[in-house]
Amino acid sequence: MGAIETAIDTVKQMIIDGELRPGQKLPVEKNLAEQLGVARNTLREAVRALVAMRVLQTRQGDGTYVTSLSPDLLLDGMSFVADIHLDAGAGEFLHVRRILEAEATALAATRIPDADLARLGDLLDEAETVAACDPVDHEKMVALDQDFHALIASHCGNAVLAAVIQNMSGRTVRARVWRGMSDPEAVHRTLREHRAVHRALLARDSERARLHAALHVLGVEESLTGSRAFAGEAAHG
Amino acid sequence: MGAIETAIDTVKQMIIDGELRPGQKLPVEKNLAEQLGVARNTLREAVRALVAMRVLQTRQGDGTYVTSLSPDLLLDGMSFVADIHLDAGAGEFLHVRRILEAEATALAATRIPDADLARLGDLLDEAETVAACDPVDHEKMVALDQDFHALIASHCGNAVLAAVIQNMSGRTVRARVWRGMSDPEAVHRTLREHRAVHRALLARDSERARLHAALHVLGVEESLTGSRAFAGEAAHG
DNA sequence: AACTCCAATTGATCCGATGAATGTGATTGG
DNA sequence: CCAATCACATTCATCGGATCAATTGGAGTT
Repeated sequence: MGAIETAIDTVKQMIIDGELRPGQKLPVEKNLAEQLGVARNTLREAVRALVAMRVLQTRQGDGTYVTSLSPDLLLDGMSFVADIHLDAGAGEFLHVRRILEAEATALAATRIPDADLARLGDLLDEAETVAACDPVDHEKMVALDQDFHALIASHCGNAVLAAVIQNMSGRTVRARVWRGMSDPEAVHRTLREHRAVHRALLARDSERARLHAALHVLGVEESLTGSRAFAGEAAHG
Repeated sequence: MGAIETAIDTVKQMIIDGELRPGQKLPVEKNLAEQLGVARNTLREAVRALVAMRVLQTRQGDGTYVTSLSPDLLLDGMSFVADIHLDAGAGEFLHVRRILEAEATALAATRIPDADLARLGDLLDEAETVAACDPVDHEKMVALDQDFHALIASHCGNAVLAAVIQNMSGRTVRARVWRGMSDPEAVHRTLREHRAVHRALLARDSERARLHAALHVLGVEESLTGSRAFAGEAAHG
């Protein structure tokens, strides 16, 4: 095994074993390189790899530190995975997101504070205002959509679940979904579904919330594959 | 923003934009560094970070290539996240795994080929043989357990779902769970649950498979939290 | 006590050189 | 002509040193 990989695994193992704790400062590059028996440049590449994984954090002039290692931090590389698979695998990502978001919404129904329920309502009001404009500000809609789902997920009581959901659909994927909604009716359908989820949360009804959340993501899935035909939209026409 | 982060994001964006495709060879370090306007060492640290994310792959004497970018490859850093959170967050990871594994098992019920159903049976037979030995070879049990779940997940028809499940519980977490099963009865209960999942798959019954899979993971969760704490206290005292 | 300024510390970046692994094409033997 | 072998060019891996930039902490001043 190469020297760099060895150095990476050594630091990883030190963290797993508890020798390095979150927030702790590492020795200076010169000493740590000597301790691991590699050149400073080699150590830097190992450190850089761990920084990319959000395991370490460097501050010029200060030192290198272990991050908080919180799941939401370490899992945020997943959004890049979702972004580069928006052609072939977007449907698969959305399927996973549907499963997880349904569960998270059900969990949040009994945990989200009243204040944040009100904030969800505000987000929806703002989204409807934006949707009424012509032309629609898609970037604003993407941001509001993301805030809505993130706020719910953050109150499911499971940080790992929230982090995975948050990163399951990257910005690029979400932006593409909204770009595809040039049809005003599709935008309004999405807003109706969000309202339905919100009402279920207000009623503290986990099962209703679960179903509406699942149905909402399913609608997104079907609008991506172009196979929505029988649902609510045909009834309107 | 630093030069290295700029280089990382540039390469990432080239992949998202399709300028760099899976399997494609990158220019030699010297040229690419010049093209991005950084020194070779700086570029190497950027490349090393992308290698750590499984986005690039380097072969000494040959060159640097874009990987297949398949979800199972890019998501395998998650196992490290699971490993370092086995103290505080193991329960949360298992909760997510329970949700996903239940769905994947239900999906696999109608998709897994007969040959692999037979192979699942072989795995269970072997596991029972190992469990009957004294002392039990825990490493062998961990490997068989992992094979069992991986084989099912691989036939759920969703590569992303399979990859997330596969990496949701890292080796360390799984090993710890099995180490905790010094009680022969816990081992036998796990094997019974595996058999139940297997029978449901044989019957091609998605709902039965879903329930048994969820129940199985739930059992692991409970053995880690409530019961295990009790048993551990008693054993220590 | 609070502020300013400077020097030490530390990571960031760059440069050049050598080692190691791979691919390629010429050479050689059949 | 074909196959095996070997030397060479290419390329990444690793190393040591040098300079730049940002932060920190203490000396000195008000």
